[in-house]
Amino acid sequence: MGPLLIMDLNTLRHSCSHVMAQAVKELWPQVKLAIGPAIEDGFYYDFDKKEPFTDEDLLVIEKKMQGIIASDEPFLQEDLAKEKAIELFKKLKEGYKVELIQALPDKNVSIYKTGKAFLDLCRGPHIKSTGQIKVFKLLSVAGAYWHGIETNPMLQRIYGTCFETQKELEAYLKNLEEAKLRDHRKLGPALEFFDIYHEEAGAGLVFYHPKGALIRTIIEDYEKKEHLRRGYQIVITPHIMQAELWKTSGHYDYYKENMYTFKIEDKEFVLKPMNCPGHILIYKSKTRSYKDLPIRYFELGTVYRHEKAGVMHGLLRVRGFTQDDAHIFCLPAQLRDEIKKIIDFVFDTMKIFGFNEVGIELSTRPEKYIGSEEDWQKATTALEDALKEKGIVYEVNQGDGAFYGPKIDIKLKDALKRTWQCATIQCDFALPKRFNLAYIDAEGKERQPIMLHRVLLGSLERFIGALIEHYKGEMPLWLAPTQVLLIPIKDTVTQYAQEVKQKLESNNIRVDIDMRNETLDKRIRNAELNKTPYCLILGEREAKQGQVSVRKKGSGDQGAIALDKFIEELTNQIQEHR
RNA sequence: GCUGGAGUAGCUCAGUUGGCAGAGCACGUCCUUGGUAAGGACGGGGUCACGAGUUCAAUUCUCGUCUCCAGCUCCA
Repeated sequence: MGPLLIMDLNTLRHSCSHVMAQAVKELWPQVKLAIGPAIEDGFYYDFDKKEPFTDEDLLVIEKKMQGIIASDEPFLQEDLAKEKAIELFKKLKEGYKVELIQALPDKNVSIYKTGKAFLDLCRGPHIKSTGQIKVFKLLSVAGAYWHGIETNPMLQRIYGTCFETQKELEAYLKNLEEAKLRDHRKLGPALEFFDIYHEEAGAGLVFYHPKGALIRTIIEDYEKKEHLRRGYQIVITPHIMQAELWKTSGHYDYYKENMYTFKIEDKEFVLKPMNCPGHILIYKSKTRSYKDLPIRYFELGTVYRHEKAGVMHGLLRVRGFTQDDAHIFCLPAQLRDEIKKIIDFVFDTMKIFGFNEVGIELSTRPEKYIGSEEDWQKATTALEDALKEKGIVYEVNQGDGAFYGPKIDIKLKDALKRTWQCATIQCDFALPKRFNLAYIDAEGKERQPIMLHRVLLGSLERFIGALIEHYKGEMPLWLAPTQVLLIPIKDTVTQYAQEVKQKLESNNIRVDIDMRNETLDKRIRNAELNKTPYCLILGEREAKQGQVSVRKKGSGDQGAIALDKFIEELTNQIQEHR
């Protein structure tokens, strides 16, 4: 047998997961099998075993797998009548498999056999024989619920991956290493952007240090300016509001487990988990005419949500975060256009921050929801139509919408092609109804506006996390907290360094000065590690001629130029970035 | 919340088979005044995550709590 002409990587990985399961069964016959599919970067198999698998176990399993591969056992497929299959797996005491077969609609089920005794329920396809597996590696063990349902028993999942060549495997492992180097949880604190790990303050709460706060401020300023330019109005609403309001909005009934509530003098208050009710109160503060619509309220709204312990993750999942949140109140006739405008706004914003690739998903009605089916249908159609009219390709996530409406999620892709959920656009007929929102139409009749909820960056925390990983902590010039670091060579030039600093500052360039009693080399190394875009080396030569010696991060010494010239060039470069 | 792993100086980590805790970097002082990625000397710094228990003695053993990590579930 020659090699496969077209090797389907998924098939290969799926087969590899079978081999792993076979190895596990041979080593621990009492282990029960659940499922073992191929996934994006490899495969896994879920096992029911009392004692946890250890890292040493993984090595033992790998060795066993190598044996199975070496003996080149064929994958044999066979169709069995459903009843017979159930009987067979009952006899094998594979309860999970029995459950799976019982759930299958067909009369016959497909079984694969490898080796002497390894049988698995499987649709296939598989490679011809185990010898076709060349390179594989078991990566980790983790718990996973049977069928992914929280109340089901927890199984042990072994993750592994498999490639056609050693080279590809190494590239994959290298990519994992690369991702580790970009980890914002490491880089953020190391670069003094933020920290998040104060046990005494509580989990999931972010402390922005000066540099991180500066980055965030730059982003916020950009957003405020851009929203005003695009016809939004900035509003600011309270952080605590009484429970009454959240009962009206439905959050109290549908979102309670995530809300921070407290009682003062018999009144119950809620720390806001969302900004919508606040914006709604502003809308309701007076009678609105159809001529006023659309009304677009924007708020950098800080919200608190009690996420379950164990789901927090760096800046990506926290308990207190700030959304670049807007609510648009519009006429039915304006809906599609408003959605399209938001989509454009999202794309423009992503581009500004250096993300050029996105993935788009439409999420439909979940099990827990408010509002009528008819409104859900209308809202979903509006979102779909806007996407279609813009010629955007999207995936559908059934049942993944918010409780008050369907949504479009726009996920950005970073330098390593990983996706980040940031922007979302939600169409909502339910809250306007609950709050009795109204406008007066051309005939003088009261009508109900439609409400759009949307965020562009999502949460500033998550977005900053994405930025750090995308740029590996090396912020683009316009976002870099320190754009230029001055390094006076010795203290005879500190006077000149001060002058340069002032001149740069008066040109709105963010500048720091490193006057520490350290060698030039040491201070340069430091600047490189801090990922400062530019260093200006200032010695007596430069002072004499009004020049600066430019060092660019990553590309080294650029030679000396006149200070004014440097300012001009840098200013241009900062402008270009945005 | 669930399964498994972990918590020693600001950071990266060593160490104590139960007997007053260590390195490098960082920080401070002094020397050095340097031309593009680590100059030198000396020094300060720890309730060994927190709380109970066992013990003559706990950072080390046991239990509980908190936090973090890999996932599951959930999500901006």
